Amino acid sequence: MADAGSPFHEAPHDHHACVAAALAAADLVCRQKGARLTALRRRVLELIWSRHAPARAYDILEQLKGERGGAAPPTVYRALDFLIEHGLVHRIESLNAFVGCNDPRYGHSAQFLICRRCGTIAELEDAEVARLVRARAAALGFRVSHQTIEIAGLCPGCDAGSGDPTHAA
Amino acid sequence: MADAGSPFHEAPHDHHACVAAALAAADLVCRQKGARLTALRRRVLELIWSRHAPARAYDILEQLKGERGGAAPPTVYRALDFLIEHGLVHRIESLNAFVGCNDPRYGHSAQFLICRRCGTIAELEDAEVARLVRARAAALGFRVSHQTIEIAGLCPGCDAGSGDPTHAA
DNA sequence: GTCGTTTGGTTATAAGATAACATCAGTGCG
DNA sequence: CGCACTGATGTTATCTTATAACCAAACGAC
Repeated sequence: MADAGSPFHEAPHDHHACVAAALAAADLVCRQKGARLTALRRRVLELIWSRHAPARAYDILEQLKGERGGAAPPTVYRALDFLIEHGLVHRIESLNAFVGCNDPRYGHSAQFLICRRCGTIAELEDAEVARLVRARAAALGFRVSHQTIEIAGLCPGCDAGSGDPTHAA
Repeated sequence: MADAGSPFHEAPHDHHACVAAALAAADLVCRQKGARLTALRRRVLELIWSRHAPARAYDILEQLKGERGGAAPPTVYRALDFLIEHGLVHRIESLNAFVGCNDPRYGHSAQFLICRRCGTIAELEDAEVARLVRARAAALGFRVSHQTIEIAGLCPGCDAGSGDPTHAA
């Protein structure tokens, strides 16, 4: 149950299904593109998907070191470069961290909602936000190539628990 | 300030006036808040305003080292912390760099247009963009505390010079 | 003046990322 | 098979960005 109504995955859910779906989508995308999703790259993607929160490169590295010899920073960053290049992973600039893409099948302009309390991140693909930004830029003669939109705040669960009576149970 | 019609400052303009205005505004804001804009902090702000492009911490540090003894990373980062805390400077997450705030007199949600060719950055304060983002987040039960919106692309000048007369994608 | 607070100096190190070169695995082909 | 070619990974070193911890100087209040 991946909570189809909300991009948040706070409550306990069948996370194994999330990971499996992400890996299957990655297999498909890479096969279609002729890109080689090697064991290493696949494992890095799986580690990134281990939680619905951004993963840091050196945390991934620690995991890899425990699993295989000779993992060093370039090992991780090269895998990340590949995954980002093929749209399987997004870089979160405000956290120097990485999160799996919800829908890697086609390019999109995403927005991220990042809970500053529990770290949960939700990916939106709000076309209206993307379009408004592009329109405002175009009105100034600016040609957009990439949008970085990262919104910090409190996710529904953490906001409800933060003592605000209007949100309390 | 120069070029009131566009947030871009590509063409030659009276940049000394930009810097003077920014420093005067900073003096005013700090006086009103009772914050101490020391010589060091003022100088760091001035260095950040030296161009309409983001300044990196270690570049500022190099400048300071040449001007005064005993400048070290904490010297710069503490000044930056102060300037950011008082809304005089914005951090650009996607560049690990810092840019002067166009209007430090009150808090706002800004958006940045960053030219990937010449490095020029323009700060927008588009209330509609900010409001739409907040609305979309609120619809999901997310309480926004900070928006990071950094748009990469080509500024009007660099786009015009990029050899594509039709501006087609 | 002197007390307490803020600011800045100093040293060391943590965290994030890349450069450069070596080696290994797969593939095509004679 | 043996070789060359290519892409992927291993390896070492280094670079960039940022912070921790502690000390000394400057400032403002009284």
